[in-house]
Amino acid sequence: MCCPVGLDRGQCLLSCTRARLRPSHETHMTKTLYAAHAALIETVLGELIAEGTLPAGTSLAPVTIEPPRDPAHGDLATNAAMVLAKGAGLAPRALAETIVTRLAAQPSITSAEIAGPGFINLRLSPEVWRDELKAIHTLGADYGRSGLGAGTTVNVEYVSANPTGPMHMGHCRGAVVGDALAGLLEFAGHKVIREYYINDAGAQVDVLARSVHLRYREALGEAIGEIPSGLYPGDYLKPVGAALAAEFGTRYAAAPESEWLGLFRSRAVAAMMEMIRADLATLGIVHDVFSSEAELQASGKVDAAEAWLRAHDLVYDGMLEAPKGKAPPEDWEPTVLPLFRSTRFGDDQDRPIKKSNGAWTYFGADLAYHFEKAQRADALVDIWGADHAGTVKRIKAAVAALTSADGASPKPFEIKLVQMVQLLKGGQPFKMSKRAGNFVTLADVVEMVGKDVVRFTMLTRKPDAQMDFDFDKVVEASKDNPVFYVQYAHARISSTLRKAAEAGHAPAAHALERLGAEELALIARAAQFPREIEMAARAREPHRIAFYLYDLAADFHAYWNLGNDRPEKRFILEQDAALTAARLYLAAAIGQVIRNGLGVLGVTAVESM
RNA sequence: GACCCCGUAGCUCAGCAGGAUAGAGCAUCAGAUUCCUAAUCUGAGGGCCGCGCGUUCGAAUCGCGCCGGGGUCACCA
Repeated sequence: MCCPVGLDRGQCLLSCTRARLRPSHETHMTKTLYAAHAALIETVLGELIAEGTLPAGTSLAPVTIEPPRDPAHGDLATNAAMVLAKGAGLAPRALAETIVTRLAAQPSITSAEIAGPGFINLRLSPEVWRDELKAIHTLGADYGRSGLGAGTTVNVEYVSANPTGPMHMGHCRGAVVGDALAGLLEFAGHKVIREYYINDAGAQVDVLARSVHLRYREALGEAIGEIPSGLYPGDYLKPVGAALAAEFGTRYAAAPESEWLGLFRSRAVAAMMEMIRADLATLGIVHDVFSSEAELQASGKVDAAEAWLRAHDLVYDGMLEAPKGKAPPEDWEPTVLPLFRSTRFGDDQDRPIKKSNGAWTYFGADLAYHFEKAQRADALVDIWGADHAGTVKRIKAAVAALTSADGASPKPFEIKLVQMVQLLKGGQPFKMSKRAGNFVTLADVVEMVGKDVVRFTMLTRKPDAQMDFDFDKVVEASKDNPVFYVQYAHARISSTLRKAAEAGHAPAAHALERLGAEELALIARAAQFPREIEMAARAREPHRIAFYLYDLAADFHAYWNLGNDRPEKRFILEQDAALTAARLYLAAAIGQVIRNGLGVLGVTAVESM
């Protein structure tokens, strides 16, 4: 076992062993530039369908509008002619001609050209960029906010670490990814429930209770010696034992386990959850809902789920085959258990929902839990550690079956797996001691490097790629840390605005026509933000926002440094108040976008460094 | 043996629902600081996008099959 505090679904991730056209949505307040032009193209294509140039019923789904990689290709490009040509029985470039003629008539479009195999490249009027710049100011903290989610509720379950000890670094990535995803979905127009599932019903918490009992006896003055293997040795259980000793005296010291197990379990779990909440709070993570597995079972909902599954022939009483591929455990013997037909859904074995002692398996309780959760949301997202990948198929199958009762379509349910984080120190694997209690706690790391560094660093890799987290690098290296790079851009902007204010300059929009090509290019990058939000939200991938912010910061730094060689490109120009005001207006907008993006990720936008 | 993830520049990684000449950071080399924060910037070199076949106007991206690395395969959680 790699995880010193027991396996949990959340993530024991330490490696110890070894802009679409269709779905472009408007914000509540204003159309984003991309959405507006997507709508334009849609209108044109609609006309062509009405006129019969394109066949009736032509799907516009494959049509995209996006910023071209190469700036020489203009401001926006669409593949419309290429993807629709076949259906129309036209050559792509011929169809493109028709589309281009109509687009070119639009006031916001200064040129529409056909390029390559049939791309349509659009150049936008500077007025469009200036309007977008104003929109950033008008919308402020809401710039980038999207109506994509249309107010539907998404339940994001993350962390869900076993309540048997403090949070450690193995939990960190899933915690950050889940929390950032929650923030992202909220910003994209969803109602979000941040949920934590407490595994307080299994054998692990009984072990916890026994460990606490030992600490309780210790607190009463008994010499307990070495903590027996199989119990949790961490010092963090001492105060829990001491509190019980203070409350109950010697009452349970020599009592049989049956008299104290339940009590000690609930006290211990409560104490652990308090600790975990505090640990999460250091990362800025606050869940809305904590669901208890024990309460779920007590409520009878698990039984109800079993009954429903039995009625639909998805659960039956059967025997498992002996484990294949390796020697069967010595105590293995065939037993009849209630099995879920997960083989129907690609699993290689049907899975028990109850143990031979009559208790629910983790899976049995879990499927009922997800069913219950599905009643409270329009869509579910779980963030799991990759070590639980093997259980994805069965739980998805079970939830799909349960939620499509009465002929309803199954509740959307995604499981995002986050890969392991390898802890390093100076490039060498950082070994966590198996003598638990010595593991690297989340709180320690946050204290060492700060919440912002931890959060941003965890988002600098896509979640399904493994990741190294080198303490030395992350602690010392301000330079290699993308988070500082982004924050520095924001700090520079703040500083410039402060400095300008001292000199009597304020951002103003009255001379925006004096902004040049470099400035408009910077606006163009900022203008991608709403689109990035929608794409990231749709893909459930908050890390894209981190990468976008890095790019935006890079553009800003590059622009800034133009002023080194060319003083006339600086923001503050003593001899030109009007241009200074316009440049400051631009700078303030870039700062706003960085702030909004960092806000989504839960990272602080600092005013100075 | 089965399933999941990864394989892109010397290293660490992006690459958006298939798009145009594949990008960034680090490292290397050459430069920029009487100046709004140099924690920054400019430029150069560096690539059979693991391999093969297929899908199509077009594949790093989708499908299939290999190869290599990691993970998982309990009545655990």
